[in-house]
Amino acid sequence: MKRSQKSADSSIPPKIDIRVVAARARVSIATVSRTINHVPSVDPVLAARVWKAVTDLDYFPNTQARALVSGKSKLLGLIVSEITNPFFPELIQEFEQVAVAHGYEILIGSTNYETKTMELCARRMLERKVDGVAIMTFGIEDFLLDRFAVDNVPVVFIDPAPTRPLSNVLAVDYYAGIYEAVQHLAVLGHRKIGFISGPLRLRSAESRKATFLGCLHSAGLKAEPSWLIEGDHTLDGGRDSMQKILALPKWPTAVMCSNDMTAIGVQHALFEAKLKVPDDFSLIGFDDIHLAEYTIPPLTTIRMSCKDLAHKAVDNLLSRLKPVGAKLEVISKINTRLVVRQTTGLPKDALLDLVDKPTSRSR
Amino acid sequence: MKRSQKSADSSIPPKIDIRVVAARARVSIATVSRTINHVPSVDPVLAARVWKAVTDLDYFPNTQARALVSGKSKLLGLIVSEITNPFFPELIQEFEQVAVAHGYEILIGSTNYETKTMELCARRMLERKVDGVAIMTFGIEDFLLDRFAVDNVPVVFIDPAPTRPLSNVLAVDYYAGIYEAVQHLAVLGHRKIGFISGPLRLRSAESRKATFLGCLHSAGLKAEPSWLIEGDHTLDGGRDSMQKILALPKWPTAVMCSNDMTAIGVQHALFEAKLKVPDDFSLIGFDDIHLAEYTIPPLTTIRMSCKDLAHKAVDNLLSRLKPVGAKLEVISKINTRLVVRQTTGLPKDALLDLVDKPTSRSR
DNA sequence: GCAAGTAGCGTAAACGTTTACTACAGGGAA
DNA sequence: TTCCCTGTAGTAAACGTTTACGCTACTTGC
Repeated sequence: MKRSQKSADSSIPPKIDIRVVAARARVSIATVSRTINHVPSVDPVLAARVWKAVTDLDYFPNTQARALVSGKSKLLGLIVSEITNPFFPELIQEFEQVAVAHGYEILIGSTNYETKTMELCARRMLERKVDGVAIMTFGIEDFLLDRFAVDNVPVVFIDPAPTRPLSNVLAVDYYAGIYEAVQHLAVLGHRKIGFISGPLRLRSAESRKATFLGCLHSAGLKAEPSWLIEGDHTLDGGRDSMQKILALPKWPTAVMCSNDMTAIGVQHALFEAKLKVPDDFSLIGFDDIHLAEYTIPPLTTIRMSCKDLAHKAVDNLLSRLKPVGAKLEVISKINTRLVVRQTTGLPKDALLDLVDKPTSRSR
Repeated sequence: MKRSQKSADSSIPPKIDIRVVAARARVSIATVSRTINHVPSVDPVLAARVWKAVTDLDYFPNTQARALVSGKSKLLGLIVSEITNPFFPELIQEFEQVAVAHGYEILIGSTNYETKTMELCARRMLERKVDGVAIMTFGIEDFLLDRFAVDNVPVVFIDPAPTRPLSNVLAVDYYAGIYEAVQHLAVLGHRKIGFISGPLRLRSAESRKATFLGCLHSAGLKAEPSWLIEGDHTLDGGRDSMQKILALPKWPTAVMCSNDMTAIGVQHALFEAKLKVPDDFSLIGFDDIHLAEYTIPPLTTIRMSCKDLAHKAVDNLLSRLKPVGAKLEVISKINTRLVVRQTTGLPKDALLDLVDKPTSRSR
């Protein structure tokens, strides 16, 4: 009954499935399937008839049915920390582009740094049967890895964590960029440098901080513990962290941040405190989001190419999904480098000492 | 053969489908299906057994199979202009939250203002058989609407376009906010106000501009055509547009922008030209993205609640998907209102005239 | 005490593909 | 000529659900 009413009622569009195409091309549904999947053993004559029918009818295969029988959903999961942080949309955009170009759709999950949300994301991805997952949260909990491993889902992530059977890691060369930045500051004459990190339970935040500390040491400088603040990679966190530093009796002359959003928050705190950048304070961010060029003054920051990151992540995932056992698991490092703009300058030690003295005297 | 090797090989996880659950709960698969779908006619005793089996086995239904037979994919499409513009991630976040809470997953498409990409997005959504689509591009091409209408997919969008059978529109009350902004500027003493619009082929960009012009008129001010620049809603576009204005022999004393990204671009152009905001120039944005609070100085802007937008969009879509013919098509307006921060001040007419005269004399 | 209604479970038929297997035709070698 | 092999096409069985339909057994009204 349902199928018989072809186009009697004009409001109900005639559903065109593989059978309709087969009928019109005067072949079996198997041949249609083989043709559209580019199986080589199809007679070019029949193939041509099939393609004509396909375009005539504007047919496209039902994704769900395909996924059901083949077991492949053609879906890639992408888990980010916070979609609200401009770095991630830039990443998503690249990721999506590459994925779509390869016929994959992407499912986005934003964890907001919460374990519970993370758990939920993983669950959703598993339920939708993603073919692979990129965890770009800069700090993955191990249980997530296990979760995906159980279902044999390939995973890529960025982290200095040990590689597991089914998970590959994209290594970021934090050292290069951070070393450059510390040297830049040292050359300008800065001796007192603070650091606002991301949430330290995230491995990559911890790693960036450790790298900073190492670079400080290489430059012959000592770290002052009270200038090492734990932020949360957000605008608000950056502002609050800087306010904490400003409440201290002794100030650093420069601050480095674990990401650009933090740095923008810091700029704001400085603005509110009527301190000029870079005259009174030098500032360096991390990520080099597009916006960094547009802050006032433009932000000196360490560039990590999200384009690179996205491409390498998708490539890695896709290469592992290929039927042929492509063993090219060559994971190259993601580079970082300093981009000098206008938030770094000579240290204002003299002025700071002046400000500093009455403060310390008053306690 | 496939099914028989239950747990002989430890590396292959035993697939648990509805049959396994049924067996363990000692009921038929129909009862399992009915239980997990909360069909009321199932005996509480059996239901309890089923739920126990479900949790014991950590079972969850196969989404594809479900979608295939029921025809509902539990997928909502969300098409945005540009994921890179912070307004949209904020929107996406809200949208996702609501959707997930209702058991829906979302598919994101970013058009980048290109018709071709738009077409591709629509295609992707159709192929994945989304149950509904929210087009939040602030400027939809009619063909998109038709595309979805053919497949009976409900659509919501923001636009002053005529409503179609299956598409609902979310009306934004541009007037309220823009009127407030123009009045604010007028009260401060500004008589010469420029406007940087979005791409004018987008209906909402056109609409914002028209509303601005109307409000100018209400305030008894005249528009100067050369101060009406067509931008593109991006940082770069905002900067370029402002540079065009600064190249003019006569300057306005204030500029309003069609979105916040444009305004941030303008701020940058002003910074480069060594002009101070708001001393030399007043500036108003539109959207009130979170970042607006963090620009230097903080941006006066017109707030449009993306939370509202997202919630109303999802609600609208979902209400139309409910089996019961919920006819509550009451679409309330999205409000806008001015948020005064620090980019607006008294006009510097005197100074501008000073700058202006030598320029005009030199030609 | 019996007919009729009903609550609730199970069987089986979809949903639209992919793909293993079968079948058939044609060509080359013995 | 016969046999076998190869190259293609078609048939049918999955994939994991939902749901229409039928059946049983119990309740209820007379």
